[in-house]
Amino acid sequence: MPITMTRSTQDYLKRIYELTECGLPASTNDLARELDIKPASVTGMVQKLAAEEPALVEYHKHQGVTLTPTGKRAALEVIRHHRLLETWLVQTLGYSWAEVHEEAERLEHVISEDFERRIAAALGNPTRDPHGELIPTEDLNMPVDDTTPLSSLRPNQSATIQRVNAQDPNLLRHLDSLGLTPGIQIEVTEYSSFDNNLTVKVGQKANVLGLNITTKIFVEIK
Amino acid sequence: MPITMTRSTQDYLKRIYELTECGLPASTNDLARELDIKPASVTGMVQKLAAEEPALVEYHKHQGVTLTPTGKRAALEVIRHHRLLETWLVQTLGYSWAEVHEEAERLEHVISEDFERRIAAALGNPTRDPHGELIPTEDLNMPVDDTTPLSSLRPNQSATIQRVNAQDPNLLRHLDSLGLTPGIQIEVTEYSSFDNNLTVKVGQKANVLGLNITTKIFVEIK
DNA sequence: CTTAAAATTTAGTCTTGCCTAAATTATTTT
DNA sequence: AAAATAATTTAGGCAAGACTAAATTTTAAG
Repeated sequence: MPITMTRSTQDYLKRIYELTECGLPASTNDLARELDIKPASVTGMVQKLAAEEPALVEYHKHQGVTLTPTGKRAALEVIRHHRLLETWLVQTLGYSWAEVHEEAERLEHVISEDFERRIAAALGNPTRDPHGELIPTEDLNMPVDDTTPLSSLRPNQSATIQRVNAQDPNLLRHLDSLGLTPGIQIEVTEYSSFDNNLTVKVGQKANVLGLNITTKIFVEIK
Repeated sequence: MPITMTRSTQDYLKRIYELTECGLPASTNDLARELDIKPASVTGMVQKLAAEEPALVEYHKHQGVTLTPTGKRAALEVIRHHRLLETWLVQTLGYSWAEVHEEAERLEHVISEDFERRIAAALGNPTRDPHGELIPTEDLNMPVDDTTPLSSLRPNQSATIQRVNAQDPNLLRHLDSLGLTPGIQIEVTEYSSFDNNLTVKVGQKANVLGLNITTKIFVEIK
């Protein structure tokens, strides 16, 4: 039997990929929350994905779900589509990084491999999308990311922003207005151990950032 | 109740638009053939479209189906998407007019109005797609087409190719190789009343074209 | 005008992928 | 370790949109 690769399947695999990046299986509930689908439905779908031939996920009752090599490849394919599309919408149609996610979310499921190759080539085979997220390679490997969460820096450390792991348009617009975008140099000047706030200097301006922000910004320490 | 605008709905409306351009209702069978769906299924779907509030089509048993103003608007929206996408794939990603149809067929259902506006603007609000087909305006009106089918020309008439009404990649590649593309000047030198073949001069070369081709090429007579 | 053929519709099924409610299993608390 | 809570699964349903087979209507041919 051939593998059925519907929009729904692709969404499940993509979310499972993201949730299992930490090395642990994805729980039904977490997956349900990410997909905005009721947990009962997720159980059913996950069982189906596990029953595919070849299986797309490995699933054990009450123990969460992980991707099989086949499932992982399918997930990376979708993620590659998504990130190339985001890059390309920003570069060629003037989208901002805040607007781009939703559009890519729909396009990622319908573009051909030909289309993928064409935009990759037109963009010069980029390795990161507008948020700094790594783009899986054409042969579907995810490059290793050696960045550090901003939240782990301490006063007197300088770094370059590499990646901002967020899609919420409001947050992204906020970060834009603070100048906190990939490529930018920053320096940590203060740290509060009570609330884990960091004071971060961007150019001339200093901003006090909470954990909610500093755990989503990933940097390369200089 | 809000109108449900699924991929399937959009495909039905688009095909009905095309089939009713001649002024006659679209028959169940013709629609089934165009959509590659069994006639029995088409009947069911058409009944549903007619039952929508507001109705998308007008349907009378055994008498075919036509679009309501609402349905027509929805159809033109999809057609505008399709033709803008084709134009844009050709202009910015180097697709040939033969390759472009299939890709646009999938993308047309998922792009946002924002995306539509952006590519329209980037292309300079084109009025025709790569095949010369007219693009519905932003306010969803179809410009009137005053072209003539090549099949109706006779010897000694000269014309400019405006539009080629075909999607079959093989046919399009063939026409490409003969130089029969929009914008090109031609002259009819011979006509056979037996098989309706026309001999058409393109540049230096003369080609004998059958009805199958000459009814799909539309020209402006000089 | 009657019959044969073609087109269309009806009736009943299936698959996908979601939902709710209820049951079950795990995890925490006390 | 029992009870309470949280997470998960099972069971049963539903809507969309397709299909097949059978019935019906229309059209075309003799």
